[in-house]
Amino acid sequence: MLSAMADPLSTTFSALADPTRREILQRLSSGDATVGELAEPFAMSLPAISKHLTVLERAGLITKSRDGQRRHCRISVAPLQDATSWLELYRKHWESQLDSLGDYLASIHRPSTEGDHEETPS
Amino acid sequence: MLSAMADPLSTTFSALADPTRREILQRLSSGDATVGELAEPFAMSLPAISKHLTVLERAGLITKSRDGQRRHCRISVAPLQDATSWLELYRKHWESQLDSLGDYLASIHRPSTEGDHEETPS
DNA sequence: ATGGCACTTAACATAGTGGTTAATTAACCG
DNA sequence: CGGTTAATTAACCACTATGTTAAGTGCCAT
Repeated sequence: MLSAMADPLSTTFSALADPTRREILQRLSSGDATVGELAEPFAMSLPAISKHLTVLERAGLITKSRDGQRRHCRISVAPLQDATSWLELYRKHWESQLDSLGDYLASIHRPSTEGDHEETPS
Repeated sequence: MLSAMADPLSTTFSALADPTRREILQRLSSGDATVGELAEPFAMSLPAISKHLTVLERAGLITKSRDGQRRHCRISVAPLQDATSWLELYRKHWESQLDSLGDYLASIHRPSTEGDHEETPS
């Protein structure tokens, strides 16, 4: 379970690549919760959730603190920030790809006139 | 290799969770390339790269087109956009967490004036 | 102290990942 | 045709991931 991934960005993306873990993060984004509370909505055993939380914790996406018998989980967003930074590198890119799509759609609607950039708003 | 993941966001994050694949995407962000060209910088067999490209293609992150013997690969950013959208949900969150950090750092510099907590910072 | 509650850890089954080498397909070239 | 180049597919390997059930840990209550 505990791989020696070493690469923080890979660890983050890998942790996010599971829908259960993403749901847990979304739940935590509206407030801290115990392990049991987090497990409740899922049709899955408690140990399974516990493992997911371990993955999230090792990825630095949550922190756990003990409170009597309970463990309180809190979201921790620094790795999400790094992941977003990496993805942001492509923002310019996809904006231009969407522009190209816009140009293409425009060329269908009013073709072959010349160097025209009429943005047909859908 | 070809799992039945079905969830597009999971597929995207999973594809991004490998440093080789992220490097390939970065390479493609500066222009299309053939499989051979993409493989060249890596100390890895061609089939391994081919598999990585299959993963990227199934995630919708690249498209391949045939040109004679060569396959040209092109980046395709729509899934990156979706991944970014998901992460953006936490932007407000991490901004407030960073604010909390700022407050905490401030409290170190000017301590014990009133409701002071005994936080020993590691 | 004993019993229940909230979790975690252990042991296990099954399947997926990421790499290898060898064989195969397909296009080009003499 | 036969040979070379470009890339994929096949067969295989070691390791990782995700789930299970059962047992263990530690806190709290009666």
